[in-house]
Amino acid sequence: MNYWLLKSEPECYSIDDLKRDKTTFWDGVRNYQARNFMTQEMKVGDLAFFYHSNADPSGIAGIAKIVKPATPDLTALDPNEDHYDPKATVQKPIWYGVTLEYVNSFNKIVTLKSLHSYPELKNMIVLQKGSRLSVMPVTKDEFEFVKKLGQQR
DNA sequence: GCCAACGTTGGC
DNA sequence: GCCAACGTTGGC
Repeated sequence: MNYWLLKSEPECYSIDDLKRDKTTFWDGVRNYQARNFMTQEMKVGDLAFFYHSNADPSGIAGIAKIVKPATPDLTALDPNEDHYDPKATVQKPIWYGVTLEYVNSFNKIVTLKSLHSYPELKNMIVLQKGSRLSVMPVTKDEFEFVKKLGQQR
């Protein structure tokens, strides 16, 4: 079982949107490294932090579960979509996404600032300078540590 | 809105 | 294959 962190701008799609929808197709990833994590390493049943980026405050908002492996992201084929990629075709979709299911929302957002305050988390990829990946692995220890923070009242 | 960091593109 | 130019991300 692997653990992940998925970024989303809450103005675009927030943990509350996922809670409402129950499940969602994680479309719009247009970075090869992020895609490769989804297509090569994500497994059904893996858990992921749902991270709000460009938010006030930015931080981890809750947990989702991978319920379907990566399938072609057809939004790349649609010129009307924000993440349209003219190089993508039905035969070679290039971009893929997994399907997520809502698990829970943290009692309080675990902010980026607070994550930086724990030496236990200093190796988290999301905390590294210049880290822009939208899909990244999290270790089991990091996952359990942050999960506890998120469940505190 | 600024801007540092990073990924991608394309001319050569 | 190099690398400058450009576009995007995302914290602040």
